[in-house]
Amino acid sequence: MKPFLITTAIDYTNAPPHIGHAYEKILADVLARYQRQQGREVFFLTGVDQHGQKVQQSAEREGIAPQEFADRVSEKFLSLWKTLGISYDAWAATTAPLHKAAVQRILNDLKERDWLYKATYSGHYSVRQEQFLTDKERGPDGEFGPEWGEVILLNEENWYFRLSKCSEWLHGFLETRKDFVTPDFRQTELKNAASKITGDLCISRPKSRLEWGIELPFDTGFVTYVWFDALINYISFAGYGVAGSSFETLWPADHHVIGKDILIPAHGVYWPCMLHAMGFSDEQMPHLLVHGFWSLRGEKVSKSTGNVVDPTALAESYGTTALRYYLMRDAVMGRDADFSEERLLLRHNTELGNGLGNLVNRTLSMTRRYREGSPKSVPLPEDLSAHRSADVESMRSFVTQMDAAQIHAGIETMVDLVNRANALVESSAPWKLAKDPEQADRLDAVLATLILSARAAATLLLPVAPDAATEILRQLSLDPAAIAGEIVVEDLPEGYVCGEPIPVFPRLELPVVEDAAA
RNA sequence: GCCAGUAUAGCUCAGCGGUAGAGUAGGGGACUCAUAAGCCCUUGGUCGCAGGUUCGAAUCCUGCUACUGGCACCA
Repeated sequence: MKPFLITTAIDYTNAPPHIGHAYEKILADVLARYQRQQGREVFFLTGVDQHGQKVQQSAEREGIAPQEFADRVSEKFLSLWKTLGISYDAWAATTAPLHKAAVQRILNDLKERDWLYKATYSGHYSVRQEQFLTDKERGPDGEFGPEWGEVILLNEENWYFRLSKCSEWLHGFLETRKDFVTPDFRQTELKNAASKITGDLCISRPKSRLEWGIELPFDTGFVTYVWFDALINYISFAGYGVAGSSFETLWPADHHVIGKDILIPAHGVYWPCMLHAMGFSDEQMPHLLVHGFWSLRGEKVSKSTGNVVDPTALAESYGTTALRYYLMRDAVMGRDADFSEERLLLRHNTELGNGLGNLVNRTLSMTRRYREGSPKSVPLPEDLSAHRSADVESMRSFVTQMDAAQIHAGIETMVDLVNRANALVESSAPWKLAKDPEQADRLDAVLATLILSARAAATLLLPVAPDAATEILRQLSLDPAAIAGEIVVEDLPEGYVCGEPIPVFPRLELPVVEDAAA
């Protein structure tokens, strides 16, 4: 089987990361870890988009070089990914020489095959804002408002990509490849939108206006603009066009994980058309996994209202485990979700602490108390055999759900498994069995079954909360259960002795808010 | 203007033609291995509104409302 290639959007290095950035990377990370757990080779690519006007302007404001500014912001992303345990295999920074070379090779090739041309555009231009204006910027009276300053008519030469040449192909492709985009309603949206997109794509900026970009190899007065730089990271960092690289086995991407904001037109129209122009076949087109947005207490997250959630602060307050778990648990794949710290605590304290953590704790405690950590291997009574079969069913469901990128559903399966195990503790009441010598065998069987359920739960938690799940397995003195291929529950290994229980999910509370006015 | 999505218990959501469901929060109970966790029972909803199709609609159709998003326009 080909390696699993998963990418995220590359983040723009103009502003520090917010909760949405963190969500997307955790989402990709969970899928990557799951695939590794399945025994599949994984190439997980993420990175930063460092070029462009905003970076150039921000750097100028601070009186430093754009590279320095971009590096400084990139550092914040890198540090956050380290905190959150994002297990990427390659880092796509668009100022890397490898990437520049790939972009220029592709541009040269497309130009030679007449996919690019130069033309003059004429339009209203705001000198103050350094941008062309469209009808959108006109006020109700049809005039451009005072915020634009002096507006002049300007002619500007630029390079264009013959996007219109692809429209027929794209239409057919979207008809044929029904699963190009997940979730499916996004593909419907894309189809509707794509049919309306006409004209070609401007891919350059004159250096007079923007210097901070990749120079066009055939016209050095221009740099590449946005998409012909940023999108290409998906292939350049996978080794596209590099002799002896593993690109041919890696491509196509199993998931481009992106937010709903950049599906149309960038990833849904430009990107497949660019690949098509480069000569990629329909079978070599990637798959897009589109996630929703997080709002904050019902309000849209926006920098202007200042309600930006800082993921670094969250990770510090509540820990990586709780944050990763909550974000994956509470967002239904593809849909928007509402962020609140109360819900984060609720999910962590009830499902992880009271549910899984307590199961591990009470199981280990009883095993040590009644059997010195080593339950004997005995024939299984029917009810416990049925319990283990149910665990197998849960693990199978989990695999199906994770294969479909339904992480929230996979977590729910884990929670169900834990609840079933906690119910088994009550119904079998090991503390009563321990008092009755005739029930000795049954006690051994119950404890072993509970240990195996705890292992199964930790195994399912592993991609979502690797640190916590690893710690549980350490306490259980077991390796993760095998969930690739045919799934079975094996009995405890010969000479098994469990470890000591230590709470893995300490109860979290809202921090006491200091009254600033006091 | 066009095209979607969402609207079900306080909260998060499932159900998508056949007597309203889960988790969580609230109430009660029995237990004690455990992070005062867990388990059992329970309160709680004219399924956004109005019509229609049907023996029967949360579920299908039409209209409306609210919220969210996409496109028409980004050179």
